[in-house]
Amino acid sequence: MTEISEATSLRDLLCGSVDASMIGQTLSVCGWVAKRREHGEHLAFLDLRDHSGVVQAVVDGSVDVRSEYVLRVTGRVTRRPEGTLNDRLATGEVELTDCEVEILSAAEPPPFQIDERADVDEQVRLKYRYIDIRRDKMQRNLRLRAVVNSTLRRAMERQGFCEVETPLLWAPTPEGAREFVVPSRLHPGEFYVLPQSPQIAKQLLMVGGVDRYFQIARCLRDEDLRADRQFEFTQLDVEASFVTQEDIFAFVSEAVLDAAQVATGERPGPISAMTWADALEYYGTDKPDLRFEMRLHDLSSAFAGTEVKAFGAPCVKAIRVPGGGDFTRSKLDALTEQAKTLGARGLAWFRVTAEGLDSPLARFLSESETTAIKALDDARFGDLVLVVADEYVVASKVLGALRLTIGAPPVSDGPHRYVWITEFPLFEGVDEDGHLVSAHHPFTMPHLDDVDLIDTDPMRVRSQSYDLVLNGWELGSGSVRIHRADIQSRIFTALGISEEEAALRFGFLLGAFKYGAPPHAGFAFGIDRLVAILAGEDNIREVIAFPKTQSGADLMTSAPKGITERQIRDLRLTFAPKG
RNA sequence: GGACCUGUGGUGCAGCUCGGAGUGCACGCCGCCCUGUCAAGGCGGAGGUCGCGGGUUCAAAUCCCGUCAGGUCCGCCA
Repeated sequence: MTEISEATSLRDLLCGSVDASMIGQTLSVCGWVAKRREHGEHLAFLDLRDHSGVVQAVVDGSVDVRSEYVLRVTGRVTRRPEGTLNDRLATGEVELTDCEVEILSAAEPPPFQIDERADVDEQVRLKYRYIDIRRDKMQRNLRLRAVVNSTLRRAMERQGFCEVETPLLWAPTPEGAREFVVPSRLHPGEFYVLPQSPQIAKQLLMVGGVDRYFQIARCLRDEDLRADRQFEFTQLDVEASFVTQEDIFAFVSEAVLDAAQVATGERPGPISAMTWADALEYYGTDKPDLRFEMRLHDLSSAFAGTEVKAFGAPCVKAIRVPGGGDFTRSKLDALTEQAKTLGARGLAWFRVTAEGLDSPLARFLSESETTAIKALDDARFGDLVLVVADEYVVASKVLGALRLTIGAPPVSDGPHRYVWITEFPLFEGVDEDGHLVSAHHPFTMPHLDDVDLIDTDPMRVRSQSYDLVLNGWELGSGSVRIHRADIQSRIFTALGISEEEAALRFGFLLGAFKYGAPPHAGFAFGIDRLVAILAGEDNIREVIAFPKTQSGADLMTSAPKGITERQIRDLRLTFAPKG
């Protein structure tokens, strides 16, 4: 029984709370008409719904109400007659009788049926989101999200973290994601931007001595949308001083595991860690889905001196598909097509049969090569082996993608497998000017063993940055930050950022660091994604009250749309012609 | 910027390959009947610019081109 009173001036309790202990009492409930069943002029049943559930009201005589009318029903709680109990309904043992029905609000028929069983097009659901939210699933998802939020907040507070709000109107920092721009009325021609994350703000809070900061923070990025990406999303943003990576893992694990526990009723075990290099080696991705095996295997040495032209590449990798021997030719063709789309030159397949290897390439293989494929990952008859020969990264990523195509359960299925990915490379490549590009952001601390490689072999420099991955989704990332001016300036040099440019872009941060910056590190993860997976959804729109479509439109409000002449004048905006 | 999928009464679908009258199914809606239903049941009815524009054709929901909207993905997301 909840401690919170459900009673209001109009009702005594929620529809779903009516139970046999109240038999004999006269009570008022309020809600929407979920269903009306009339039996002539002498008897009618009304199912009254609120977010807690449904209760049946019995009306003697006909009643002039329709679906989705909002009612206040006052009636006596009665045990249902023998043989009419409904065990599919939480309140199915009882009903309200001798009902007085008060119409609080009439309603037109809704544009779609509010029924879990009805599969409604998302376009229609989004246009009438307020009706969609009446559905059980949306109620469950939004309430799950609320309880995850409060659990995260409690976990952080319990660990001594202080919640600080940071500005939504921030200064442009031309780095990383495209920013949403806000024109200034008082400073025409100048702009604020909406923060892609509170990254710099939270580092300044560390300089300010906050010591342990967190925020359930809205982040905004003007980049194309996806199933797991909206313009605006919510992160649990964390930063702490005088800590190492391990401290951050402990803090964040505690919060995430608490949230998982309230959502699923089970607390997952400690979150294991894997290096970025191992993730790429064994899973072909930096966000491995650990719910299933099908690991990548390196056959490069077995094919070192190969006569087969297709395998003449720096790296030969393979996966075993258990039972994949019955894949049709068109399925294999589709996989080959996918491999090529991803940048591979081709895809070789081998069916493992009692007679040997069944493949167009089988007869070209040497005996040792045949043996290597037949023995791959304890292959058995009926299995399939897929081989990609290419540069190391291409071969790994292509097989990693094929592994998911073939083996991945729906994102929301199965066990929840969390994993920390560590030791990401500090740089991810070079830009068109030949300057190195940060993999995370330019304030990421290099691995201390690798600092001397910055000038000699920068692509091998590991960073003290890390991701948290759940079932193949990147939940979030973080890093130990650079707090020493000498290391920061070496990084800027490597990135081709001059002192003047650094001062222009990050001046206030670098300035702050001159006044005593504690060693600090942090993390941020997407609450939308975490809640989606915990809710069993493969799309974060299902856990967001009012999401946008893939083109960034809000089908309910019709945003984005024009503004008034007055607003345009105040902001002194002019528009370039299209083209 | 690109690839693929979808668009048919209020809702969900079938019809599209192989062109022939807006044809069908389920739900909802409206009316009538019905005193124990619970996705109530029975009878009857209304409801359509086949997303939009153009083309081919004697004839287009159906074939072709373009376009808009929604979705999945690539690019993008330090």
